[in-house]
Amino acid sequence: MKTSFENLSVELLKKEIRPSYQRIKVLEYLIAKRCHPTVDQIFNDLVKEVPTLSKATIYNTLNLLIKAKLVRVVTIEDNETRYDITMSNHGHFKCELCGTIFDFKVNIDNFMADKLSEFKINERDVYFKGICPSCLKYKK
Amino acid sequence: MKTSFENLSVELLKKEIRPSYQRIKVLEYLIAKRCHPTVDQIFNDLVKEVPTLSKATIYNTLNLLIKAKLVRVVTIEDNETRYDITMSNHGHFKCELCGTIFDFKVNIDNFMADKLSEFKINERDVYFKGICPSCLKYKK
DNA sequence: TCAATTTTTATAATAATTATAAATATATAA
DNA sequence: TTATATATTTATAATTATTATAAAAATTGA
Ligand SMILES: [Mn+2]
Ligand SMILES: [Mn+2]
Ligand SMILES: [Zn+2]
Ligand SMILES: [Zn+2]
Repeated sequence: MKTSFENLSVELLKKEIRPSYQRIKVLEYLIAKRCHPTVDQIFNDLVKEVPTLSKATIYNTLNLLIKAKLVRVVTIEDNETRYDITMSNHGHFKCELCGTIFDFKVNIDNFMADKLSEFKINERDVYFKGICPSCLKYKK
Repeated sequence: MKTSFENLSVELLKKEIRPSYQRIKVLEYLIAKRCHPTVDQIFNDLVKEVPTLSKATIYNTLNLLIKAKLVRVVTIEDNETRYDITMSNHGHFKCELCGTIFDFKVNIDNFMADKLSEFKINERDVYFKGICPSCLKYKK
């Protein structure tokens, strides 16, 4: 997905979502910062640029983008919901020390369990937790 | 893990957790009902037997059991935290129609991503969503 | 321009979880 | 056993995340 305002507008219109200023701002943010931000992070950063912004708008926009399958939810932790603009299949690793969330490639089709042959699978999430390389180094 | 009161007590004592009546009740519940219950389900069912029970005790007990690695959290949905007594490696499938959560075997080591070779992995969660066989049948 | 519709904002309501302190239960030592 | 200390549970308050509601602002189309 291209970052320009024009392109983002087109993407939204394709999904029959009106490209309001706030919606574009949220999309731009998710594309620029690929750190899987929380609602609070998105809001606190964007409100600097858009002082009238409301947190309800962030929630509304994200829920809209999720329904349109432009954004996915990352529930790697039970106490914080995070959002990800990347919809391609990939796993998430959260470092228990620094909190960073890393993307990693994962061939989910390869480990499709036999038991699930009769299930219709719509969504696949792989969440790992542990210590990231730089935190491992630091600990020594 | 055996279901008897004696055996559960021993399990808790191994982890240096005092086997109080309430803690045993929660453990028994999780073993009997392997449906990945929410705090509310656990509380509402147990309060029938233990009328003085407090919801805070359910939270306290679960957090204790999680820290002791006797129970794991299932965050397959961002709006409801569920709990699972089975600690062996397995994936979870949630049916989007009936809400049932199914366990399935998954060989997580097989699909270990290359990128993660430098990461220390402590926890692995695999969450799938879709439609379960009986709901698929019903839809036709 | 003007009315209809959509979106945003501000605020209230709801729900999940944690914190606090008093009450209860359990363990230990005299 | 009884007294005392410690741990656990309970009731309640506080906090936080999210959704609901309605008014204000922006956008659309005639
Ligand atoms: Mn990601
Ligand atoms: Mn399970
Ligand atoms: Zn780290
Ligand atoms: Zn089903």
